[in-house]
Amino acid sequence: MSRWEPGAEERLSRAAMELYSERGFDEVTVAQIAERADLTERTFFRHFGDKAEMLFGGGGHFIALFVDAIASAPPGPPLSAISLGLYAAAADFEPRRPFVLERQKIINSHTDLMERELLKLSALAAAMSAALRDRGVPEPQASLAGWTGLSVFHTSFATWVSSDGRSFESIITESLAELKVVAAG
Amino acid sequence: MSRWEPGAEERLSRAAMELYSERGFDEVTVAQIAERADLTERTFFRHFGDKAEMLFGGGGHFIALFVDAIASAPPGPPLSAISLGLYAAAADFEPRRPFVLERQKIINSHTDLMERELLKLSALAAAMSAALRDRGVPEPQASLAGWTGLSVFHTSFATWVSSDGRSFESIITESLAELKVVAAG
DNA sequence: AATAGTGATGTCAGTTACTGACATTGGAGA
DNA sequence: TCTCCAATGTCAGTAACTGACATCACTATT
Repeated sequence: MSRWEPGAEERLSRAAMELYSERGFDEVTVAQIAERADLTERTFFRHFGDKAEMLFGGGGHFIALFVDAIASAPPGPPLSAISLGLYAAAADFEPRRPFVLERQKIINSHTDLMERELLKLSALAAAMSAALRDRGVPEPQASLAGWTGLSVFHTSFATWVSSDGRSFESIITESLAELKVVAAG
Repeated sequence: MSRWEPGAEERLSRAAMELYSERGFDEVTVAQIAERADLTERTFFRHFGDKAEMLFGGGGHFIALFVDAIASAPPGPPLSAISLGLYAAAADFEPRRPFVLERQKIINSHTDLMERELLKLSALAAAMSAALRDRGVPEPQASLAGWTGLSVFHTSFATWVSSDGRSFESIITESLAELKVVAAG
C-alpha cells in the first residue's frame, strides 16, 4: 500500500470535468477541484499546466490520427490523403460521442477555452501540412491543403455535434463533396 | 483645459506596444504600462478588457472589410465574393506593413497571443459565412466557404509577413490559384 | 450664479491563477 | 538497515483582474 491513493491525475481530471459541468468553468476554483480530488492546489499544477489543460489532454493522439493516416496513404493528390485522416478521426470520435459532447459544451461556454481549442486545431493544420511536405507536396500547396483539411474537420465536427446522431463519417463525406463545389466556383 | 491629459487610451496602447517590443509580453506588467502612460493600473482595465486586448483592437474594422466586400459583390459563386474580401484586406494591410510586422512579431512570440489571434480569425470565418448566407448560399457551403477563405488569408498572410516585400495582392492571387489545384485533386 | 449632475480617473481591498523553495515520508533498492 | 527517490504537502509570493467608493473639472439646469 503506497503513501497516497494512486491515480491522482485521473481523480483531478474527473473532479474538474464534474465541477465545470455543474457550475461553469469560471465559477470553479482550482482549490475546489483539488479538494474534491483529495489533493492540494499545488499538486494540481504539477499535473496540469493550467486550469484548462486537462480538457485538451488527448491532443497528441488526436493529431497522430491525422498524421499517421496521411503518412501511410497511397500516392495521390493531397486532399485524398487528408480525407483518410478525416475518416480516421471520425471513427475515433464516433464511439466517444457522449464524452465529446459534454466536453464541447464546456468549451463552447467559455471564450478562453475556445481560444485554446483553436490553438490545438491550428497545430493540427500545421501537422497535416508538415505530413504533406514529407510526401513531397510543395508550398504553398501543403499549407493550403492542411488548412483546408482543418476547415472540413471543423465544419463537419460542428454539424456532428449539433446533429441528432448522424454518423460523423457521412458528414465528412458530404463536406468533402461540398468543398469541391465551393472551390470549383 | 480638462482635468486629465486627453488620449488616455492611445497613450496606453502606445506604451504597451513599446514595452512588449522591448521586453517581451510576459516580462511586462500592467502596472508598468500604466506608469509609462501616466495612469493607473485600474484605468488600464477600464479601457482594455485584458493585457492582450490592445493588440487586437482593430478587429471590427478588419472584419468589416471582408463582410462589406462580400455583401457588395456581384452575383456569382461564393469564392468570388470571398476573393473580393481578400483583396480588400490586402489593400488595407499593404501600406501598414511595418506596423503589422511589429505587431505580428509580438503575437508570434507568445502562445496566449496566438490563441487570441486565432479566436479573432475564427470570428472572421464566422462573419464571412454569415455574409454568404445573407446572399443565399446554403449550409454547409457557407461555413465551408468562410473557413476556406480564412485558410487562404492565413496562408497568404504568413507568406506576406515572411516575404521580402512581395505584394500581398499577388500572394493572394497565387494562393487562390493553388487552392483550386488542391481542391480539385 | 448657484446647484446638481456626469464622466473619466484615482484609491483600496480583495480574489485567484500560478510559481519557487523547501519539508515530509512510504517504499524500492543497495 | 540505510539511503535515496518520487509524489505530495506547506508556505510565501507575484501579478492579473474586479468591485466599491471617492474625487473633481466640466456642463447643463434652474
